[in-house]
Amino acid sequence: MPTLETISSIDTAPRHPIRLVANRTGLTVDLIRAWEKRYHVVDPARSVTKRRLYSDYDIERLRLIRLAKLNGRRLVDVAPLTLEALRDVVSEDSRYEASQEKQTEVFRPSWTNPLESSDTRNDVDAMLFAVQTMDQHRFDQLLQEGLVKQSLPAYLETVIGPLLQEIGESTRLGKLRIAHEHMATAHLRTFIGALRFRETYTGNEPKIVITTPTGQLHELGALMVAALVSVDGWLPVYLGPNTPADEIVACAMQSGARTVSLSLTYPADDPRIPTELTRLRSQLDQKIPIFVGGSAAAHHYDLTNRLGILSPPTLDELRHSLKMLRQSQIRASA
Amino acid sequence: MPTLETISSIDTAPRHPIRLVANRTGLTVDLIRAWEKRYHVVDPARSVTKRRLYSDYDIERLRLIRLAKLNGRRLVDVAPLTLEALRDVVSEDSRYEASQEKQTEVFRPSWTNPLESSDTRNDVDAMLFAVQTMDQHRFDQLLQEGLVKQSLPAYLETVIGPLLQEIGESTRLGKLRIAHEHMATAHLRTFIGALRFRETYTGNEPKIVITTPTGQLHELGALMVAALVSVDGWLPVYLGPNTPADEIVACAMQSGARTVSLSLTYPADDPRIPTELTRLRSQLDQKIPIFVGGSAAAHHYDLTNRLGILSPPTLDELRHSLKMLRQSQIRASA
DNA sequence: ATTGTCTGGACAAAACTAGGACAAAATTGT
DNA sequence: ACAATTTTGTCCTAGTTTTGTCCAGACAAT
Repeated sequence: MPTLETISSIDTAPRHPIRLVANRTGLTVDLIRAWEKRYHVVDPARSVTKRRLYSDYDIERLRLIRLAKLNGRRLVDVAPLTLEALRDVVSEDSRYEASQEKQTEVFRPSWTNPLESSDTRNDVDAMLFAVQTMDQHRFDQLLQEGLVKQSLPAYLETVIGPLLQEIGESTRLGKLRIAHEHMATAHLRTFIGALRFRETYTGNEPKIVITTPTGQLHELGALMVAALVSVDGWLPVYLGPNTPADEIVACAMQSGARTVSLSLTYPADDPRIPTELTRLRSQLDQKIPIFVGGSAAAHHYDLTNRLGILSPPTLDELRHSLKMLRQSQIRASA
Repeated sequence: MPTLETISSIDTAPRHPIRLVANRTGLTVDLIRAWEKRYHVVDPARSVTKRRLYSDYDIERLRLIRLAKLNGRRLVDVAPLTLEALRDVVSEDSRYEASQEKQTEVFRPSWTNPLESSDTRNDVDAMLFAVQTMDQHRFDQLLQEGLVKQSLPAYLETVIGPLLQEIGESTRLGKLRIAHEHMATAHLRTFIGALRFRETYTGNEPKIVITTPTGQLHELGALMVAALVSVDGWLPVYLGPNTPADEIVACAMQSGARTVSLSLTYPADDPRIPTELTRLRSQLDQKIPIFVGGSAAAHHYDLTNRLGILSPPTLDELRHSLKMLRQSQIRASA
């Protein structure tokens, strides 16, 4: 599966002619030269006959600069930045505006389990390949097949989680386009959503409100939690992403939920998160525990700790905590 | 490289050009300048050549002021407020708006369409009631039951479409809480998404790229179209909401799609819509027709007309146009 | 021999600025 | 309820900066 090899550093060996660079970046040949002339955006090596020879590094730079410009940056501002700084700028810009969700959410980055069997590793690779080739049917097929091989919780943890992470990473590194990521996200939304229909309800399951707070637009982490806990006999009251604290409170009250779970992914440093969490904890009945998870949860550990909001580090620990909660409440009511 | 670095708390370092601010806030460039001129809403620093340079702080201010305006505040009143005061105002407003639940009055509204059979009218009412009471199980049940009564296209047009409209309307009027709307939206996303699995594919269906442009975050309209056209033998390449024009083009090219369909709903007057549509039409092969639909499509009729983008007023007309397109291409290739 | 790339410069389109005009929408006064 | 007033979004002009494209003549590649 050479298509999505995991290259960490980008090759600086000069070898690409300008035409190829133009094709890959979507810029014109003239423009690339003009940028070089005016702002030294890149400084390509030369062949013996003075032809420009660009490296992969240069291409990545140009691609990022183009994206930065589309986001409203001025060439003057971004031209002198390093590759890393450019990445930061581009990713910051393209998300904050609630626009292109380039980075697919990752519920728990630490999920990339070193112990994961090469079996599931291959599954993920095959899925990535299907996404890259826009082979939707194959992607669906792989998702379905993967599910029958193991339990739902294991599947979510070993396949879907890593898949989300790799898609996000690959998109950020330019190995996948935003369009690929969108297609994958949409399919996964449908797929994970449909998992809930596999369970049957008796009507007296304890309820759990699941959502993401204001500003957090990525719902797949939350949806995974919904699918997961329904296996353990909870009835998820799933609200999708981006729910204000007041609404979460109202929903929990109206539905009589026993607990609330939030997923935090991106942006990790959104200034609204502390406000919303504080408000939520203060307005919600103290008897109702709040859980947070997701790749950005660690970023707010101090706050959640202070507020008494639980932050289980893995999905498995979340399941365990919920089991405890359920049992204690069954015992209490008996 | 201190020029553009990312800082977690809200930063007052001036670094963003006005275009980026417009992108992030959803305001137009003109408007940002007008606000500054009249009320000193923000006071951006300047570059050596007098270009405005905004800080993160400024952006947050503008974002909040826009929200305050959406809640009915007057610019004159909110312009002088501090960031904290603005936050309070905005969250207070949205809370108040959401707490208009005094009207327990169940939907028996003026919008009863004379052309609608009372049968489907009752279905929609029942669904709204299920949403209002947060009875998810009942809601699912009604959705499923309604589907067996009629064909999928008819169901989408007479039940799901009106339902979406009324949920939006009721939320705006305070008859439903945001939480209710979120729950309903999440369920409908799952439900409509699952409809596509009802179809089987042979692999040689013509493809249609379906999505919403940048800034349009509501995907249900697009998803309905995806479900609809798959009935007629198209293979939807569904990208979810909020896809930049460039990515739509790339996706259409890679997948070899015959046409593209966009859904426009909210906000209807987002200044990014004209930009994105123009860009899309100019970059996409002229042989590939573009369709737009959704409640905000009418708002851009002049533009779409000028660009040669098709804007069928109903789902049925869209189906018809697609049928024509398919036949003409089958004939052409025969 | 044709096509592509090079350099340097010219040119034009696009974007931004400042100031002001205008009309639609909202608010106020009667 | 109606008219007067204020508020607000959009648009216009004219001058500046920034950015994209084009040209010409020389050389290189296939």
